[in-house]
Amino acid sequence: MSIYPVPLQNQLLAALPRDVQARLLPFLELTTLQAGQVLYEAGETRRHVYFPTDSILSLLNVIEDGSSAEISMVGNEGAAGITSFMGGESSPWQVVVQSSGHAYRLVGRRMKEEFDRHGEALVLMLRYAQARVAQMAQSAACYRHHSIDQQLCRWLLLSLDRLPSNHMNTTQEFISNMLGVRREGVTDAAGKLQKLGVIEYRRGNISVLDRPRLEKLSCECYAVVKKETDRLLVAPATRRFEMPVRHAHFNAQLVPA
Amino acid sequence: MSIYPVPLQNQLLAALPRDVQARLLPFLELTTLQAGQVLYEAGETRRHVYFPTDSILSLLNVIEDGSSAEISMVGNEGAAGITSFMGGESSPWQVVVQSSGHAYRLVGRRMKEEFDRHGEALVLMLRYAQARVAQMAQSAACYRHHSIDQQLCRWLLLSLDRLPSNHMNTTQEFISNMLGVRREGVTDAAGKLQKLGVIEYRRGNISVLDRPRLEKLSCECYAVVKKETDRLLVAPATRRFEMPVRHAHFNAQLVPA
DNA sequence: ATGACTAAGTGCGATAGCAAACAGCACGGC
DNA sequence: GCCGTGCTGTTTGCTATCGCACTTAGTCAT
Repeated sequence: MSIYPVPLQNQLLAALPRDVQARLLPFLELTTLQAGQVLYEAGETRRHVYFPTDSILSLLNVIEDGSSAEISMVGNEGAAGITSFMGGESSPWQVVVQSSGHAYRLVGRRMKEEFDRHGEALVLMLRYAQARVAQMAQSAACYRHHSIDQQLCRWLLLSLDRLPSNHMNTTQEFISNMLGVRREGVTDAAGKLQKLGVIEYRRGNISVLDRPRLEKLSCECYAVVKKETDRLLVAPATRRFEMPVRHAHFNAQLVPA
Repeated sequence: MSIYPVPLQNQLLAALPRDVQARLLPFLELTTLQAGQVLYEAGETRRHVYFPTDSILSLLNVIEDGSSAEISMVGNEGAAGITSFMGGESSPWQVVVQSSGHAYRLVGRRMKEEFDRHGEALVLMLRYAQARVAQMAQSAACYRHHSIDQQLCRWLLLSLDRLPSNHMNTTQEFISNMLGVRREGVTDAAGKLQKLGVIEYRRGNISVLDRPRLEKLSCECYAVVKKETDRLLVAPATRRFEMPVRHAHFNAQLVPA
């Protein structure tokens, strides 16, 4: 759709009506994000909303002893920092970059002005917020009841949905932090998947070879969340609008996060 | 405050401005809830909002094999069924009555009308929604990293905060369903607490004898969620309004849920 | 080429929680 | 008083995961 290679569309921005887009686009900044980068610490005031295009963000709950657990994943289907305009100003979790790439950034205040017009933007963001909550709720049950093997599959599928290819740049160590388990546990699980020919990995490079098989091996949690997200966001968007990508690029400034 | 013994106030209703209360009160129905009763199944359309007074509700994620995990607890500080007016119409979790008592019930449409006025009700409900999300996010990390012993303490504290006394009517079996563990695990943990003199229980009746000790034995999750909830709801409510309880009673009809 | 570093594989004892079964005990209805 | 039902205590394996230590193997900079 765009002749520019780097920034893919963000679906949330794309789903906004044209007039809303017109108001927001002049203030969108294109930012480059590096994997591992921390966008927000837990409790820190969210000053910006990040709309990933080809990057992926993770929301992490970090507990006192330093261990963590991913509670939601945000790619080009969503946004991070929505408390900057939904009230609350901060959230008790950390936001880190899981996969390098780009995101459009918007000062929370601008989005709040739009939110306070009580139009499509409010409705859309509320629905997105609920999709994310569904993901958190499912994560909780998943952490309680499912095996590392199943959870690794779920995590790979979630990532895959947010990436342009079947390849990702991620170490087992990183995944272990996301799932809140030991690195060895991920090594085990990944080894099994590789023996089955479902994935192939090598020093921080994972390729998914057999996605249907991955879906079968995953716990239900992936499908449950996907179904709910589609119900909330995809189905209502038959009336979706196109985002004028070219203009975004003319207006966007490239800034570090 | 009220001369009526049964229905305590719901803090969310109480925090609404007088004019909002005036509009809503004629439509509030007082309902009686029995422990174990299922208010909503996962995915079922939420037709009403429930504002507990002296009852407690649990939001449960039920997975395919039938096991479950509590993702949030709702007492007189909050409400269940908020998707009935925040968009989405349903949520992928079950709502069950954890502790018998009463709740004010309101047809979702009425609340949506209020929500769509974009006044205090919207701001308040958004902040409440975030407090609940914080609880879910913390539950996820808790399920991953903390022991049954710690989680039992957390759960008892959450319940205690929503009850008028230090006594609760709950079997270990029920708690095991909430925490998503086997009953025997709860028996173990509860036995330890009883030996320490922190609680006393007997056939479905639990009394908390030493709350400070319970807080020390609990994982951090209780305190983290409490702090965030207070930040979002208690602190901003210096400007809180009183709810005219008498009128509520005059107007409320007693209906089964 | 060499050495430093990071990613991944492996082995092993410890343990938390699971699965299934059974025994005892209390309350409430008869 | 008797008995059924529901709640709790306990036992015996069993498994997944942990925690730690150590090895192997790519990758990169010099």
